[in-house]
Amino acid sequence: MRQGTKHKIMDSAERLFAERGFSDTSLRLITSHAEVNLASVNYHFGSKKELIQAVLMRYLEAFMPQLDRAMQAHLDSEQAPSLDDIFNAFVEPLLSMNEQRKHGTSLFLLLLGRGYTDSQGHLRKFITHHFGEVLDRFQAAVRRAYPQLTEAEMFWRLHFTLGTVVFTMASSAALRDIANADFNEQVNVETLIRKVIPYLAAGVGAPIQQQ
Amino acid sequence: MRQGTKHKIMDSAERLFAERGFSDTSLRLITSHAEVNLASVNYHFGSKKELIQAVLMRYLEAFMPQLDRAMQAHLDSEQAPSLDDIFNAFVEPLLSMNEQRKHGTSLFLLLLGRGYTDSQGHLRKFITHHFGEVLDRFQAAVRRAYPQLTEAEMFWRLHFTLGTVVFTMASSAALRDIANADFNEQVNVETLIRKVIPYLAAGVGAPIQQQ
DNA sequence: ACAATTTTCAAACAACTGTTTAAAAATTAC
DNA sequence: GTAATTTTTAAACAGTTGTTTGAAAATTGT
Repeated sequence: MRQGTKHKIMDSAERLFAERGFSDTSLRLITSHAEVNLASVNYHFGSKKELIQAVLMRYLEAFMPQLDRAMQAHLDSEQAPSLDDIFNAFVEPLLSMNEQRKHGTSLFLLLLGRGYTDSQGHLRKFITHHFGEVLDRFQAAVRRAYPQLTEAEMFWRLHFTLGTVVFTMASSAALRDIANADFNEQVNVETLIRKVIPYLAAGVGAPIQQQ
Repeated sequence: MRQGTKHKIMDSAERLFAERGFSDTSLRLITSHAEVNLASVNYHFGSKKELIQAVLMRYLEAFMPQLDRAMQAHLDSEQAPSLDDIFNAFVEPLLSMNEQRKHGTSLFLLLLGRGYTDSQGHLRKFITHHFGEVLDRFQAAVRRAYPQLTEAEMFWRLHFTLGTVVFTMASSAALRDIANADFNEQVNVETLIRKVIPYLAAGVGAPIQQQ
């Protein structure tokens, strides 16, 4: 076999999950795209749910260590980082997803978005359980850049940020078409990521309101 | 009957759609919650798709005119509005959804989020088709507050904004539980909306990058 | 080469989906 | 009060879903 059945399933699944969401993607659709037998999903992964986790895990295991190294660097540096620095540290790990798989960056962010909106809160627990220390380090880096921000306020602003990224990517294909048609602007994933970073940094860095 | 079948269906449907998404909410689930016969959905609405549109439309028809008036005021005012002014203009129309229905604000934003992520781009067309002029006026108000922002850049930043709001609301129940547990912070929809506005205004108002 | 193991395959499973039907019931109009 | 209309109901429809089965095929170890 040119490529293992297991990998063929995951490759087809991730593309279809990203396009149509988890519950709108049937195993029959996945297996026909992958040109494998229907039963092989249950044989190799056990269930559809475990296939979804496997697809997400493959990306997270590649992404998280890279992000962690970047956050460590910002924690260890002499000078406190700016929020722009911190969010820019996401760019390289995200773009590196394109190396291991074509359109990897989009697919990864798309899947993240799907995971957060399709199943209510499951993904959050999944990620914090497996990569809690990485997220802690990210949070610590943000605290170093903006110490006046209270813990609670940071919690909310970082979730706003997650929402911005996840939603933008979930609808990025459609939005890019519109941008192309209306402004004759060719936008690829990288330029989109670079567009969103100043927005995020400014949002997280917004002055603190008293209420 | 105390309440018409049509309304009972819509009330149950909107709650379930918001909780579980459109395709994970079956007509049998809706009709059993509403305590009406299964076939009444097709009798009153024609199809599931038309039920979804009806549920969304009920909110949009109440929300959009209010938003439009607020935007008109910002366009007609002597002084150019700030971005904070503009985004604060959303607060009252959003909160007024709570008057016409319990948890109306959350449900409305939840449904908006579902509509954008579940079906790819359908909702966008639906809204721009029915409420295009309102969105145009919103865009004009933003332009008045930040004239240096190019048309294309504004397009992206407003979609970042939509993403922030929509995603935050989609996971707001879970997040509010966490905030309550971790920071002993009681967050209702109104305080959450007031928290997100400085973030959005700062994001949209971020300095322009040259690339 | 043969035996043991792993993987593939077509078929069937039971449960669920949105929708349609035609008769019963309730409501409205006169 | 009775006829016409609207609404509700239970049942069935045809199609899809994830999963399981047991035999066939392919691969591996010796």
